[in-house]
Amino acid sequence: MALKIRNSNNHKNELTRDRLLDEAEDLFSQRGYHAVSVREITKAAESNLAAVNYHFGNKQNLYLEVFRSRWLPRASQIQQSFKQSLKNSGNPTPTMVVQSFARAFLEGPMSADERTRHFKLISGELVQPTEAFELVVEQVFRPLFGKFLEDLRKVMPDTVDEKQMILNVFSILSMVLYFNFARPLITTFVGGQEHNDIETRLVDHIVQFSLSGVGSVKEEVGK
Amino acid sequence: MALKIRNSNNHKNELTRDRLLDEAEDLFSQRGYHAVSVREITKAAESNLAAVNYHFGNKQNLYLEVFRSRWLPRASQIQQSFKQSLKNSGNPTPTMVVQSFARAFLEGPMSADERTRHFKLISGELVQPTEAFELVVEQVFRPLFGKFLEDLRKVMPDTVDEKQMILNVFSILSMVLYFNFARPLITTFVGGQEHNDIETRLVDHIVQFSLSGVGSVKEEVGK
DNA sequence: GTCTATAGCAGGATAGAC
DNA sequence: GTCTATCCTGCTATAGAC
Repeated sequence: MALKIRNSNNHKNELTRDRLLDEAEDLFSQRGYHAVSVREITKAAESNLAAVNYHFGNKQNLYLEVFRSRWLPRASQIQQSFKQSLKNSGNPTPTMVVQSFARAFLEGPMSADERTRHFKLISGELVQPTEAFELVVEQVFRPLFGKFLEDLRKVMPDTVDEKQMILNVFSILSMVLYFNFARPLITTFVGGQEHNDIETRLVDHIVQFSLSGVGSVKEEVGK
Repeated sequence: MALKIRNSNNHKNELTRDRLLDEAEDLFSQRGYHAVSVREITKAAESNLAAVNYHFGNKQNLYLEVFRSRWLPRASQIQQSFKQSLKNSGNPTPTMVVQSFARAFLEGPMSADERTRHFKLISGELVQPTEAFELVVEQVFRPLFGKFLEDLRKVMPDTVDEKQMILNVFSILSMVLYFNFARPLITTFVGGQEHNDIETRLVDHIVQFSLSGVGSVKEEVGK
């Protein structure tokens, strides 16, 4: 899957080190750390087997460098996108806060492939944390989570207490991550067809669901 | 983590094949398929290196058998729990449907360790699908998802259209999976302390959030 | 900075004795 | 059904020529 368009042409002009990082990210995101060999990475990068050790010392370090030099910057982009979108929206409402957040994750400047790589990498860390997890939590999740919580609290009534707010944020985050992360599952249900506008649809849904749940309920009516 | 209590004593009375499955499940769930070696599994099961090949043919098959003979039955338990809980609740309301669903996943008869193993295994498949994924989707997710969708539709107004309902179900499922699956992340935020009653708290939250979102909003008020 | 060659080892798998 | 011994492949990592 994901046609390799970027091969020969781009490779010529890119430094070995960068090509290694690109291919490593691609392969690690697709199949995880342990299922990918250094041989495979160097071959994909059209470089020598020894290149990984020369440029990064060892495999583990290459993996970490993928997070440091590729993943973190993209996470910053998402964060920036969230802040900007919120700033541009003027007087913020709950809708705007949630919408900005969801958009930053599901839409934004990244290409679909890039986003897929991005979220597959972090999904791997969520399931099987390595050293990179710590890095990512401290530098990305904690500040982002904090800001979102703060922004949301500002526009919510004071009747909503702190713990409830935290769980609310987790719930929204769960959807945002999940709709990126569980694509295989979603695809098997919704099917591959559907409108390409799916991202917008998802954002709308997340906003709506976050603000009012499944919709107007007819409680106590039964059957 | 997860003290090994079940070692020597239980091992004596259990068949090699079962011990292999137990230990395989434990190790695969903790670190994933590729990071675990057959040597490690047989050692943990206090059996011989050749035992895996004798009983299961190869490593991949052992992994699949873990899903077939350990994971699927537990998934059935969850499914049963959902159905029972719903039946017992008499005239169903949206609250009851969502609550039954969330409870089946987050509470229920499994031990905490068992549930952790269960969800770490499926998380791995969601991120890096193997042959087991197909099995699990067809035999568990599709029917469960279908039933939940159906039950929920019965108690929702007809104004909610089909696609919206599907997204609603995904959103609820996302929370339910996420609160099991992203424990490392949640733990780093909420901290390890807190009440042991956390499961009940989470179920309450999911129900509340699913039905009415973040809570009564003060829209258009700003700041 | 890139290459070849190879060390050195861990992995899955099997043959064959018991 | 369990064991030992062993094969063989594939891996990471490094030494050293260019």
